[in-house]
Amino acid sequence: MSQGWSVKGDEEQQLLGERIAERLRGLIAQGVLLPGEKLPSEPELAARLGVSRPTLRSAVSELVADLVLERRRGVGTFVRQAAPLLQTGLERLVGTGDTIRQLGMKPGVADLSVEHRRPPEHVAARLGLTAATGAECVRIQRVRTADGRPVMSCDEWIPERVLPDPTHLDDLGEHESVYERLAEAGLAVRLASTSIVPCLPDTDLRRKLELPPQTPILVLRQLHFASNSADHPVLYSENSYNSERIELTAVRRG
Amino acid sequence: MSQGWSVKGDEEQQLLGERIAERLRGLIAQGVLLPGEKLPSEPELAARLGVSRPTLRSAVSELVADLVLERRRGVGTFVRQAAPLLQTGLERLVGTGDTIRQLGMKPGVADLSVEHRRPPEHVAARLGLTAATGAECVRIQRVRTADGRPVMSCDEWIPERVLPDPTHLDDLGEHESVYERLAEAGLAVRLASTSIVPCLPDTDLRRKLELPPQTPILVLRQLHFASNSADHPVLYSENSYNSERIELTAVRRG
DNA sequence: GAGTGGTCTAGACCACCAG
DNA sequence: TGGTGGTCTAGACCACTCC
Repeated sequence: MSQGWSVKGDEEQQLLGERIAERLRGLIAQGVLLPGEKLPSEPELAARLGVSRPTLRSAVSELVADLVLERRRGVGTFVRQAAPLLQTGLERLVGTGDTIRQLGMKPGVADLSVEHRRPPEHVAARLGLTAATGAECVRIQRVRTADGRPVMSCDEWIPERVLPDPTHLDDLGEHESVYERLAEAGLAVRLASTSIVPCLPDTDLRRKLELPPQTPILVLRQLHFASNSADHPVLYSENSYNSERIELTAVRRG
Repeated sequence: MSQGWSVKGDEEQQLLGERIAERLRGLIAQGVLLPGEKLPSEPELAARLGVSRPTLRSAVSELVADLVLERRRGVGTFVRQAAPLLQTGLERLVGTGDTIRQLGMKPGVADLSVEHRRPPEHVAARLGLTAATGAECVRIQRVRTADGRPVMSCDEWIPERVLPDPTHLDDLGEHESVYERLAEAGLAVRLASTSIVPCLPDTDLRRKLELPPQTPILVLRQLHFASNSADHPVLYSENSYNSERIELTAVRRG
């Protein structure tokens, strides 16, 4: 360990604690910090990195949650022996394209369609839409591929009333992220309430996902909320995963 | 809103922020704070509850994550219109009995069996067991019921070498929690790495869970780590859920 | 401009672990 | 006994929202 760890004053976009966490990840990846090695004490490390102890602790907590570091009370903080590879974590909300990229594959899209229509009742109910408030939605359907092979089928509904203008998504490109387009409209998605159900696909879906017969899949039903959208959800999606090609994982804490 | 909100000095077990969160939940449940109502500002609320602002913020953040409260920068913090009922959240690791109790049902157990044997290869691999280090495990199988009806089938493996003595779990009672027994042995489970896969049950499992034919289920494969067990997992479990009776949910953050 | 949540700091006190 | 992580406090400054 040497000097020059300071990280403040770089990009002012991210939270300071997250930038510190990235810096520590980098030190481990580069071999500056070796597996099993003990880190300096928290006050000392905070001073070296030029941040306060609470900020350093938030960074360390993130790495502990990701199984990269390990804390032992009264002893110290250590680099874990086998730092695990990150998987498709359910606890983090990321765009599908980024998810596929994280797995080291190249994302693509097939069968994109954008239309305007009223959603079926179970979708309208979740979105809180009634005929009085206007139930018209933008519906986006597409199949996502990884390295050219289909991995999931997406069915997304966005109420027109949350958009700055109803045509905001009509020109969505094949490689564009709905999340990014919503963010441009001031509707950055921050939270999704998700329910996970197993399902036997119908023949149409089986063809789209190239599934053999009698293969159950996972369906994620997600209700998305933006940071400034009060109680109104901005997006409902049903994503059907080919679970032979993408594994869903979660880290649970007690 | 009135005085008498102070909560400090009660049980010193939980984190202060969590006790504050519980108190706020209570105020909402009792109707002291109504849906849509604006809370006092953070500095004022912190003063009323007798805690610092960072502590109050940790409590509020927990309720925001649970969709109970909602923050609007520059405006205030509000009680959400439809405070959702809590479901089986994937992000939190809780014992099965507690999960069923949270859903308002009465937990029970059927077909309990405890045996000692070597695990199949895929289990041994996940637990990091080799013949050299000793692969012998305690295996616990049982069907969990809610209000008398089967909701999940559990298959749990604990390496004998992590237990204080190999017979530590042999007398597990029908209504006992494996987590609690491990905690008694100084192996409190803090973290589980989980993978979620859909599955078509075989006839035996279908009978146990009272499932109709052609009904896919969810299987959670979980590798559990204790707080002080360094890199060694202490428990591997495969839980098969009757997803018509228990819904798996998760809150994802961006 | 007044009030709000968002962030970060500095420092205190404690419980735990090792020598 | 000394060093470590675990927790909580007090207060600062900022960006945002609304009047």
